[in-house]
This record gives sequence, structure tokens and C-alpha cells, in this order.
Amino acid sequence: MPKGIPLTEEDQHRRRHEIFDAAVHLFLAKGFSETSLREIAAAAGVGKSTLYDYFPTKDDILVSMVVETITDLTDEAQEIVRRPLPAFDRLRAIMQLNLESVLANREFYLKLSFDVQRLGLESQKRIQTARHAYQDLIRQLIEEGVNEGSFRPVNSLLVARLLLAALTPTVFTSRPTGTPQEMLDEVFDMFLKGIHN
Amino acid sequence: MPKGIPLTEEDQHRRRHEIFDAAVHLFLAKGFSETSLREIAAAAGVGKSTLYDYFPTKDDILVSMVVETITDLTDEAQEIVRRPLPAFDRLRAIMQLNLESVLANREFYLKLSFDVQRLGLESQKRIQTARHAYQDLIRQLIEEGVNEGSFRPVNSLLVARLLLAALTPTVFTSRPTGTPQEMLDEVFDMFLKGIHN
DNA sequence: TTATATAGCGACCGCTGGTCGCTTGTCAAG
DNA sequence: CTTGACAAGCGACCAGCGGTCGCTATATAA
Repeated sequence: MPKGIPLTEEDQHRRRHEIFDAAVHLFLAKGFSETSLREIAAAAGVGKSTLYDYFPTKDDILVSMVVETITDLTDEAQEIVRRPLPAFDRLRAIMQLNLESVLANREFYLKLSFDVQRLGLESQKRIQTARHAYQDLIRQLIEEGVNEGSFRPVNSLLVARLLLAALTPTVFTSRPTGTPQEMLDEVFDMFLKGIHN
Repeated sequence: MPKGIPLTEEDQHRRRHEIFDAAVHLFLAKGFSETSLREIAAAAGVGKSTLYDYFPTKDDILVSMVVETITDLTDEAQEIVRRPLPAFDRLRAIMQLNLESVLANREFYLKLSFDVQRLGLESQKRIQTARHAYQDLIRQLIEEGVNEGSFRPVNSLLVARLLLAALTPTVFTSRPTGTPQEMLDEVFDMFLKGIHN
């Protein structure tokens, strides 16, 4: 409905979120590139070009979605980091949280995480920033563990990235070796003790 | 050039390879989805629909490329497996080989490995088969190590997948902690000894 | 000479993400 | 009350995509 009166900022946000939700729903159900802007517009109950009043490109909707997901996870992890527990237990708890997040966002990881990789440079940077914040949380935790003396003096950033890189492909495999929980336990055990005798 | 005489099987293969090479070249230079069939046809010096006489779809060209890459790597790894060395040394050599392959196919991993994830089910299966063969090589090596007593009794398939899953994201990161070789060494060390004190 | 089969092609199809100029509706100024 | 400016929304339109189809040209076989 065309209106002559400018939308309040709150209205704009609400509208934007309506479109966002419709898009996310479709992305998760059908995948990113299989969802057309025409479908998003129809689902959100607006015209196609109205989308462009709220998001500069289709990619941008995906970027917002990814950043939001990572940011939410980071916030929850931050809470764990603050607990008065040994680094080891907190690291364990964060990995558990991450597993649960991955499982809860199963469709996202299966259907959309790859689309993220082919976004433009600027989009990548926005996502990278969010991801680095999360990585740094874990990195810092590992450093605490090293200082506590409970971890060997490892390269904390590399280990943080390894841990995170291990989780998704471990859980979403065509040849699982157990339940996701069991696999996480094994992975964590591996990271702690290594495979060497 | 239209001809009434059927191509010999060898001619067909040669033609197919011309198209394949042109496509691979463009894929690596520009990316998969940024390369159009019209460009491939032009580069190969044939008409657009002639492509379809040699490849059923655009995706299929990518699948062939991926399978070929994995198969080549598997063959080289197979050679290492056969060496009369302790499992540990052979595992190390294979990881080194893998690193070199990843670095040699840098463009492929950076630009194309994500496109692979959104191929159709049938394409995925063809690639999976090739990848599983490679995984199983490493899995078997780890089992040998376990039997030798040099490795703890770990879940060999899970560890094989972890090793492979760790390599690419470790080497191709926006925050490297050293040269690829140094990072591989650290990763390998981590897998062997773990982070625990 | 005719019939048949092959190799190759480009016009064409439905679809995509993105753009542009038009319409509609409201407020502010004269 | 009229008019002008402007916000908001829209759908026709664009170039380009992967893929299809029916036609042409050519060579062999009968």
C-alpha cells in the first residue's frame, strides 16, 4: 500500500524483519539459490522491487542471517566464558553449545553455509568479523588454559580454528561413526590426548 | 564442422578433453558460476549445444574435474601407503602430499570446492565415492598404526575425516599463524599429542 | 541417385537478479 | 482548498543464464 507518510524508524525495522523472516524461512526450506526474489516478495506480501528498499541485494539478506546466527552463538559462548570454572570445563561447555547450535541450525549448515563462501568481498568481511569474534573467544580460553598449566603451550588461534573447523564436517558426514554427541565426545577426546601412544 | 562420418572413439575422447580443458581453465580463472556455457563453447571453439554432445550438464564438467583431482591424489597416496615404513611416517607423508596437492590446486580449493556442495544428488554421490576411497586409505593406515601399537585405539574413520577436514580450512584462512608448512606441522603435532598436559 | 545417420549449430525457452519510471497517497506551503 | 513535493510501492522490463530442439551440412550405404 503506497503511502505518502514516511514510515517511522520502528515501522521500517518491522517491515525489514517481515521480509527477513520470509526470506530466511524460504532459504532454510529450499536453499539460497533455489529461492527467487519473486518468491520472497510473494511470501512477505510485498512487490519484488520493494525488497530493494530494505536490502541492497539478495546476498545481503543471507549475510544478515549468517551474522545474526554467529553473533547469537558468540553471546551465549561469552556467557560460558565468564563462568568461574577451569578453562577445560568451559571449553568443553562451549563445544557442547556449538554442537547444539549446529544441530538446532541443521538446515542452515547443510543448505546455506556453502552459499556464504561465494558472496562478494564486502559481505565476506562482515561475516569474517563476526566469526573472528567467536574464534577469539575460544582462543582466549585456550590461552587461559595454557596459563593455568592445564594445556600444553599450543598455538591458541590455530587450535581454536581447528576445533571449530572439525565440528561441522564431523557432525554432517555421509559416514557418521555414531550420534553427533558421541562424535563430539570422541573429537574432544582426540584434541585433548592426541592419537599417539 | 559438421561431418557425416562418425568420430572414432579416440576422436570423441580428444574432443571431450578439449572442451574439458577449456572449461577447467575458465573455472579456475573466473570461478564456476561466473563462467557461462557460451564462454566455454567459445573457448573450446565449438557451438554452445555441441557441449551437450559431450557433457550432459554444466555441473557434470565440474564433477569430472573434482573426481579426477581426488583420484589423482588417491593414486599418489596409494603409492605412499605401500612403502615399507611405520604407519606414523606414512601418515605424515600422506599429509605432506595432501598439503602439496592443496597448495598446487590452490585456485581449485579457493574457487571451486564450495560449488561442489550444491551439485545434485547424483553428482554428489560420484564425488563421495572418490572421496571415500581416499578417506579409507588413511583410515586403513591409522588402523595399521593402532595394530602396530603406535597409535591409541581411536576411531579410525573419524580421525581420518578429522585430519582431512582440518587441512584445507587450516591452510586457507584469513588469519594464518605461519606458513602452510608450519601450520601443517602444528596440526599434525596436535593430532598426535593433543593439547592436554 | 537416394536414404540414412552423424556432428554441429544457433535461435529459442523459461527463468534469474536487478533497474526504472510510473502510480498512489499524504503532508506542508501558499 | 489547491498545489507541489516527496515517500513508498510496484510490476514491466533488461541482460544474461542453463538447457532444448529442429535444422543444416556432410559422408557413407544401398
